[in-house]
Amino acid sequence: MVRWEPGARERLQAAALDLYASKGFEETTVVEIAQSVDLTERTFFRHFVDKREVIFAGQDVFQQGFIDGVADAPHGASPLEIVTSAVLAGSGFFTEDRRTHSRQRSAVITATPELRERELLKMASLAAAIAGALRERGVPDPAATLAAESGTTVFRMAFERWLEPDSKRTLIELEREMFAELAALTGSTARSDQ
Amino acid sequence: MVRWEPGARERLQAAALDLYASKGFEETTVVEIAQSVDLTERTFFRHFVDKREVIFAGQDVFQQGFIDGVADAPHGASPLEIVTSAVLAGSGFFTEDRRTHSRQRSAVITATPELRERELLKMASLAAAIAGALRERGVPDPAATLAAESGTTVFRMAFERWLEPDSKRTLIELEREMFAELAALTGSTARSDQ
Amino acid sequence: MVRWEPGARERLQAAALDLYASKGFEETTVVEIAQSVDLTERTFFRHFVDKREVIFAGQDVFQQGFIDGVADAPHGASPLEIVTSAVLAGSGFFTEDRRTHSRQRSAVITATPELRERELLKMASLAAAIAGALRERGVPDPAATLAAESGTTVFRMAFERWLEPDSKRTLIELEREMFAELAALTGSTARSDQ
Amino acid sequence: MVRWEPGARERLQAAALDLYASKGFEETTVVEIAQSVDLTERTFFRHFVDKREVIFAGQDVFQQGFIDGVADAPHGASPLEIVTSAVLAGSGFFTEDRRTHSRQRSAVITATPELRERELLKMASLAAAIAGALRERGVPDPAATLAAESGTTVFRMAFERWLEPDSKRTLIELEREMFAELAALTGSTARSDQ
DNA sequence: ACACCCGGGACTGCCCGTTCTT
DNA sequence: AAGAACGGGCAGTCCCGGGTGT
Repeated sequence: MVRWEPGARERLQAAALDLYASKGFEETTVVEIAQSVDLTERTFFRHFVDKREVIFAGQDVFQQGFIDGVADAPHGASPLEIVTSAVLAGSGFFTEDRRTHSRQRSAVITATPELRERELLKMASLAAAIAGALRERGVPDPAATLAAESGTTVFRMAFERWLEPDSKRTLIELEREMFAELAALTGSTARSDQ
Repeated sequence: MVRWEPGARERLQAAALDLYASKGFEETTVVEIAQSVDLTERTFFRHFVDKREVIFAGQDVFQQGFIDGVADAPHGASPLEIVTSAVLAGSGFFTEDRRTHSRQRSAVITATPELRERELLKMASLAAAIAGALRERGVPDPAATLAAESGTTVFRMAFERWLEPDSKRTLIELEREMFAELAALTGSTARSDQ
Repeated sequence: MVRWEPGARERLQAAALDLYASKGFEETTVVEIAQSVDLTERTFFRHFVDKREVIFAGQDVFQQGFIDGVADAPHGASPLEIVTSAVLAGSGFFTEDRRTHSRQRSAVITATPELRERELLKMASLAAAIAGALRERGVPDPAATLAAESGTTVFRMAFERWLEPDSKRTLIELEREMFAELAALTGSTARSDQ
Repeated sequence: MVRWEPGARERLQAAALDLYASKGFEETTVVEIAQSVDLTERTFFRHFVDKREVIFAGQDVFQQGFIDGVADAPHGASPLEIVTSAVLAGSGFFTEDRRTHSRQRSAVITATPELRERELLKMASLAAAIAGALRERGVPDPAATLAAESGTTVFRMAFERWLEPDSKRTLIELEREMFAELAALTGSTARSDQ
């Protein structure tokens, strides 16, 4: 008794990712995506503000995990410690069974400048949100923003390694290593200043 | 005996910035920009690949300054020291007389998500180029990328402060302070680890 | 025990007029109008056939006054006299307390070509209805249409003057003057033909 | 050696009129019009601002004839005499060989409320232009607008009769008669006032 | 290096139909 | 009866690209 198949949004997302992966983002038209799941272009744009967002919709979930992680960090922790625990907490979202899907998504994004731009914007707004949460905890501003930016940088780099073909370690392990690298980076600077 | 006024490119850039600033980026059409300097839309696109690039064209100059700065850094310096000297070297481009123009440009970018995206992409490719130059100097990769990312983050934050209405200090001074903040950030972490 | 706020129609009309006046007709979307009174776009279109009609709905009342005025005119009157009495009779609708509201409405219409078109159509159909009523009274056709058109023209011009900022006279007074001007116009022609 | 057939604009106009006449205005899509002459929707909108204008494009020519007619009227003529000579002068445009085409055009307009609206707007702006030209000649304002409106009303009514299936007389003859009817209308009023 | 003409895809807004809910 | 939710269709605008002629 249904007039339309349910789950229009999800079907559009899956179809878009497949088409972007097989034909390329620019070579895929929105009409094609919609037609491939028996919907119209108009419906696509009612669900996604633009052709790019179909790839990023639903990210709010895990971004919120990062924000919550800031609030949940133990008292007395330094800014970078707070961010570290926030990143580790938020990364629980990326379990082993998501790795394949993340790889496909990431491959499409990497291959498409337009999608790279959008991803960078998402990351920037995530960093801004984390910095805001840090300020709420009393961390003053150059440090708050700097810590948040460093945290998202570490996340991005660890995430990239997590997706590498023969990567076996978990995302959280990779993040710990990357935070250690970050500490070494500035630590050595301090020493060489003497 | 010239058929057209010379400097089409520069006139288009100036007109675009003015219109973006006065009416907003989205409310400005390419046709308007072109007509305001007696050219056609087609000519606009011959000079700039898209409506956003008109704001970023000519940045290669100062980005190259950063890259060159990496090569010119003294032997034996740590990765972050190399990046620091590269950033300071490249920032010589932003002299006092550019501050007003940079402020207008930055205001337009900040107000427009589409331009923010493009700027983030430019920054990301700058970071990638710096990381590449570091690798050329023998710095291995997690460190190279991390140092490059940290350097561009510091640059962005210092640049932002340089543009603040009542800012009096030079960009280079602000960058030194920001690098010190970065050192403090990880330094305190190191201490709290003990 | 009401499930919805009553008067959806009236709330939509008031909201639409306000938004058209403040932001402009084209800059206002139907979704905005509906949301501003906590309704959906679909509900708007259930009440009004299109985005313009919200401004003209409810005009049937006073238009009927004109038609009735034709039937009520004294026997033996000339076509133009019938129309004159019809216009004067129908204009009783526009009492002093409606002037402010009419001014706002008129300002919006004047500023918007799309609404001007619709208003002209309403006027044309009013003229056609008056001409029809005249024919019912036995006035033959070139005269009937001509008289009806002249009558609505006089009405429009008098109405316009009635809305002028410093206008003090009543609509009916202005209409009498305008009919006199019309008589003078053709009267002088008749004389100059001799 | 031509890439496209020339006369895109004219082909679009002819195709639109044909389709509007055969299938109806609302049932015809712009895509159909464009495809029927091997062009794209985009090209249609480059030539005509909207789906209606394709029917009215090119009217400026004869509207200018009316305006010029006002300026060319003899000195010392009354406002209505000026308008009369302007209407007669401008109507020279509608020669016998245009009658068939005008009939088809008019049938389409009459059958379509949307086109009726647009036509009324064109007429209103013509009247406003004539009134403006009258004011330039020193005719004061209630009279100028009233005369202009009367003139366009006469034109419309005469034009309608000119298009009737078995109409034999010229447009100018019909206009003279209609002006006489107009004079009779107010003349009789004057008489009945005594 | 510019003008002009056309194509094509992204995206928005208006407006309509149907189904389910209150 | 009135409204919400979901989808469709078409008009219209803008960005961007190709081709040709001067």
